[in-house]
Amino acid sequence: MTLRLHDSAAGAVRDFVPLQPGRVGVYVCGATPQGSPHLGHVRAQVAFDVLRRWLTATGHEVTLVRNVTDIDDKILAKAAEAGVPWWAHAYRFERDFAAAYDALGVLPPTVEPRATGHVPEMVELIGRLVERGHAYPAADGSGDVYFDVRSWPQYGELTHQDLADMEPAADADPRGKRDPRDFALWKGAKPTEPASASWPTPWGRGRPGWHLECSAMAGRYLGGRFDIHGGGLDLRFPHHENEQAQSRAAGDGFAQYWLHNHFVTMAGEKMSKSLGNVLGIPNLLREHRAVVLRYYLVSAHYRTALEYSGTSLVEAEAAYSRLEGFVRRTAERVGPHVAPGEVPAEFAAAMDDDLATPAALASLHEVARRGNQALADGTDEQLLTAYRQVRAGLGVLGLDPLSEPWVSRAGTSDAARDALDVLVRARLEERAAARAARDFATADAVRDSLKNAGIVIEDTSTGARWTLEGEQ
RNA sequence: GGUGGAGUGGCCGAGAGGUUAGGCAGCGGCCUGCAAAGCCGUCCACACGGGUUCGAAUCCCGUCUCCACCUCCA
Repeated sequence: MTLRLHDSAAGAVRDFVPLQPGRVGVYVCGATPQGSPHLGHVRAQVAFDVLRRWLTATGHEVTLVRNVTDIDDKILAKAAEAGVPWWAHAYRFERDFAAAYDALGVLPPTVEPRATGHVPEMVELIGRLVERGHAYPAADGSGDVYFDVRSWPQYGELTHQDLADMEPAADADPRGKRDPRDFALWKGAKPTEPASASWPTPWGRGRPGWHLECSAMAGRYLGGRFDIHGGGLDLRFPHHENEQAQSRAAGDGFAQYWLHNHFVTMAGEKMSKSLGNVLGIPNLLREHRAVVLRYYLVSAHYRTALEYSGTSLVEAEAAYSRLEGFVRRTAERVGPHVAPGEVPAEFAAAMDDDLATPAALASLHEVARRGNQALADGTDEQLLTAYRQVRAGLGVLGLDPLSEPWVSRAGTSDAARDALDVLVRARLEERAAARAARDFATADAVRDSLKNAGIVIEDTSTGARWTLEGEQ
C-alpha cells in the first residue's frame, strides 16, 4: 500500500513519491500573527500534523517547516491602531498561536522561521527574478518591486486559471505596475510607516510583500525543490499561486505536491473575523478538553468543510470518551508497560487513501468494540491486540490518552492524584462494605457524595474504579 | 464573468454501481441491588426531475440551492 495524496495542482489524488526515498520535506503556511488563533487556524495545523505523524509512522524522516509571517499590512495597521510597536504586536500573537498549537497536541515543526529573519534570502530571490526578467522595480519610484505575471506563461497553473480571466490584484498602488495583475515582491518604505519596518535592499528600503517570505524560507530550509506544501484552501490564490510562480520563475522546482485543507464552517459559512463567527481557542478550551477539540477536528476529512454546531464538541467528547475509556480501562487491567503496537490494516488503508481520518477513526471504534467484548469475556490476547491497535491508531492521530502530551496533562499532579486516590479508595471500601451488607442507602450516599465532588464511580468485575468527571 | 467544491438518516460525518461506514442522540434488551460503563438489537438516509443498468446515493442529462477563491484570510 502506498500513500496517495490529493494534489491541488493536479486536481487529483496521486501516489506520493518523495524526492528522496525515506525523506520528506514539508512546508506548511503558519500564522500571520495579527490576531488571536481560532478553530479554523488550528484545524489546518492539526491536519498537517496528522500528515506528518503518518509519514513518520510509515518510516519517513520528515522535515517540517512552518513559517511565521511576522510582518505584513495588517500587522502594521493593527499595531498602529493598538498603539504598540508592530513587532510587539506580532510577537504577542505569535505566542498565542504557539500556545494554541501546543494545547492541541500539534508537534513542534522542525523549524519555525520568521519572515523578518530572512530578508537576505528574499533580496537574493528578488535579484534572481529581476535578472531573469520576471521582476521589475516600480516605474513610479515608490521602491516597490513587482513580479511580472505576463513574463511567466505558467502563471495560474496551480489554480487552473487563465490570466485573462483574473481580476487585478489590489495589493499595491497600481500606478507603478506594468500589469494590474502583477503582485508586489517588495514594498517600498513609506513615510507613514515605522522606520523599524523597513530593510535595505538594492531597490531601496522597504519590507517584504506577502508571498515572498514563503518562497525564500522554503528555499532556505528545504531547498529549491521539496515534496509537499500545505495550507488552507483560501491560500491557494493568490498566495500559493504567487509563491509557486516566483520560485519557479527564479529557477526553483518548488513543491511537488500541494495540499489544501478545508474550513471550519458555521451555518455553512467559513469562520472568519469579518463574519464575526469565530471561535477562539482559549474560549473553547475553557469549556472543552483540548484532546476533544482535536478529536473533533480529525473527525472529518481534511478536504471537506467541517460544520460546527453547539453540540459538536459535546458529541466529540462522547465519541472520544468511548475510545479513551477502552484504553484506560484496559491499561488498568494489563498494566502500564504494554506499548502501542501496529495500527489495524483498515486504519492504514484509510490513512494511505489521502489521510481518510473518518474511516481511520471508524476502524478504531470497531476495534475498541471488540476490545470491550474481550474485556468482558474474551482472552488476554484478544484484549491486548485491540489495545495495542487502538493506541497505535490514536497515536497517529495525536489522540492517544496515554501518550504525550495528554498523559502529562491530567489536570492534577501525580502527587495530588495519589493523595486523592487514597481518600477515594477509603470511601470506596466503605461503599463496598455497605453493598456487601445490602445497605444500599449508605452505598448510594457514598457514590452521590463523590459524584458531587466531581468523581465518577463505575463498578467493574474487578471492583469499583473512579475517574474525574470529564476524563475517562 | 472565471475557477473549484458541496447538497446523505434527529445531528456530525464516510462512501462512490450490488455488501452494516463510524460516532452522537433516541428507542428496546442484556448486565447491575440501582446506576455508570460495556455489549446486543433497532432507527436503513442519500437536493429535485429524467435517463442508462438486472441493479444508482454512487454513471449520464437537466433543474434548484449553497459555499469557497479571484480583496486580508487556515
